[in-house]
Amino acid sequence: MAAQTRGPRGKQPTINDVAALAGVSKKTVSRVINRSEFLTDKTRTAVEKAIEQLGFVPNPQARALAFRRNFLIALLHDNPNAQTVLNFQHGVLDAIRDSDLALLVRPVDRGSDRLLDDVRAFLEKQRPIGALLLPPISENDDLATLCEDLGVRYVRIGSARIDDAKHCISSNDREMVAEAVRGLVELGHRRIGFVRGPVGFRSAAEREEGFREALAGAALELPDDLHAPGDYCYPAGIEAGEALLSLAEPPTAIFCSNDEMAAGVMSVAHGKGIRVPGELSIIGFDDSPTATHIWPALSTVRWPIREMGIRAAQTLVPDFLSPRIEGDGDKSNILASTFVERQSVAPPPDR
Amino acid sequence: MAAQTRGPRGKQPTINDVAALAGVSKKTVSRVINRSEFLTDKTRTAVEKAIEQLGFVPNPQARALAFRRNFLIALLHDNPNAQTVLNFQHGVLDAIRDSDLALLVRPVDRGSDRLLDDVRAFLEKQRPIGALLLPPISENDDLATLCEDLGVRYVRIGSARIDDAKHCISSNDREMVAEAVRGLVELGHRRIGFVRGPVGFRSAAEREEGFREALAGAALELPDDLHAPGDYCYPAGIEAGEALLSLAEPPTAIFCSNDEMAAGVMSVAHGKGIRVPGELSIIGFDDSPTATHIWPALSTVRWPIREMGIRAAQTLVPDFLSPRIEGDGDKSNILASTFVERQSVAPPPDR
DNA sequence: TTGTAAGCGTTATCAC
DNA sequence: GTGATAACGCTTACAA
Repeated sequence: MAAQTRGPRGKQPTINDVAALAGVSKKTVSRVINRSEFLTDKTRTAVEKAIEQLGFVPNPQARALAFRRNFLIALLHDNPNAQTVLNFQHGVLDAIRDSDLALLVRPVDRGSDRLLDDVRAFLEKQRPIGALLLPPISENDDLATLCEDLGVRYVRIGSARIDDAKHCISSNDREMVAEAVRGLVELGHRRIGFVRGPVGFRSAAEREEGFREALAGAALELPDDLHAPGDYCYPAGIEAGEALLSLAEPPTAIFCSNDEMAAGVMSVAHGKGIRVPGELSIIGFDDSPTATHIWPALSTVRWPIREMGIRAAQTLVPDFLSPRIEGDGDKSNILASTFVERQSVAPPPDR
Repeated sequence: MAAQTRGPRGKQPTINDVAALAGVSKKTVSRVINRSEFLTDKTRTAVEKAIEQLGFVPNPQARALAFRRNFLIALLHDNPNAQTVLNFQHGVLDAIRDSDLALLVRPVDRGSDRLLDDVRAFLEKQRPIGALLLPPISENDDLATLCEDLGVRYVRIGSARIDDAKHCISSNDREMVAEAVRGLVELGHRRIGFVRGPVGFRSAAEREEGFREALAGAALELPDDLHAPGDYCYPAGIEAGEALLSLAEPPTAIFCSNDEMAAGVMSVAHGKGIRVPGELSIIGFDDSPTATHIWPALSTVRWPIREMGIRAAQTLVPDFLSPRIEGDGDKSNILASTFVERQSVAPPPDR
């Protein structure tokens, strides 16, 4: 692999060494490194040979200084769901493997009134090539504008199109929720509860719209008492479960805006001795590890977050990635969620 | 906050601007930045004032070039458990918040025979101040040696002391497992099953030793049929559960080497109609989100992974972190795990 | 205690 | 097409 073995503390060869060996100027070597078009095949070959021979690797720090840009991608996030963040991270890392890029992780504080200043300071300091914004902060338009202003490329992840295709990878949450809920209706469910995500989250709104769309399509209603608030966390699921399942006429199915809350609802059902899915069907969203770990395994909407990470990186820095399959040629950058059937859904109990 | 507002594309002030304004040489400014001791309070104050006034922030790229070192911490990991990685990440980020450091994430491939070369290339290229090694790759001594050779500081995370205190943050897995299992014994359990972690993982070995220690202390045996292999993943928990709970004389309690496998065992119990904890007690390890999401909530050993992240960062780069509480003064860098009681443990059923 | 000069390893400018 | 030469913004000698 290594063309040249150096001692552990051996000095790295520099562009000067390469230039000397190849008998050209350092600028020419620089041109080769940066794939300039104006080069004789002959000189290029000579330089490449020297590079190979010396095992030369351009120093990223020096390049960063000269370019005024670091060869880094920054991942900005403020996501309550650890699994989501990590899966996305893995996707990005998959994509930039074998490239010269590295991944910088930066959690931010959505609530802070210094958010913009913080991010600005971070970007001005690290000067990454680009930034990846995960929801919910990806929904903040000011952040996108900031990136633009600072000359930092950006791609936002969302549950719906929140920017043009060059700047946004999104999923079709609404559609998939609607489809999942229609499935419930087709099984015969008429009283279907809904546990919402946090106010202010676009994803929560999208999922609710999908839910209401499906009900409306079946001429069903969503009475207020079947609509529970939530915040994407387990305790909210518990509360929602308590509320919904204590009703005089409880729902026969509950759609939860994410898996954690679904786990909460399911715990309440177990506690009350309500059989899942026999007496109560439950659907979640995310397909997090929780979905398979709970019993019975949760039917849920799989959000292709890892694929979104890959696509996000490809969209952000196509020019830095080694040539690879062009994907499915889909430039819309809308990745499809899928419904994952497990064991938490069944027809409603007979009357 | 910002002492000075510049237009979005305004040039950043450089060390020269500061020097000019303060009426000193750039080297003196450099000294102030780097907290040199040999400075008059007067000059220091003057320079600091100029820095403040200009809103000067040293350019990390330039410093990196001159220092031959980037102001980064690299997180090297190859951990199957996403939650662990992310919690650790958060700990590290907590610690380096408000410092000049940033966090680089680098997953590696434990199985690859190019592991060492890959890491070497990465470190030579990014030149981080230091590297944090998460288990299981933290158990690889060659990696530590490599860091040493490259002049990259390192700290390894382990389930047991695997290096000297300056290079290792560890937990007391063995002790805590022993304690948890003794609790089971005290409740009256005599047939206790064990689900092991993957072969080759130090953590798996430690936990097994703790388990055996507790049994031995109570003069109990671990018959072969109560010992199930595993790999820290859910399906292994399922398999182990099937095996253990199909026994002619099944265990009344099962210790699982992590929460995921515990979730698997619990699912099997539910499927077989075995009441938890009435007929079967289950204990896990990690205190991952899964532990609270499943029903009944899992009693488990909480591995203080986030705190370990904080401590790891403090140990790795104490000189870069803003002055803070010295911690508990414990320099042993052994962080205590704790047993978290939830609802999955009870006395064995009466005969 | 402070300043001067010479890098650090690359890219940009602008001639040739 | 290619090559001097000057940045890029900071630090490390070494001198004062």
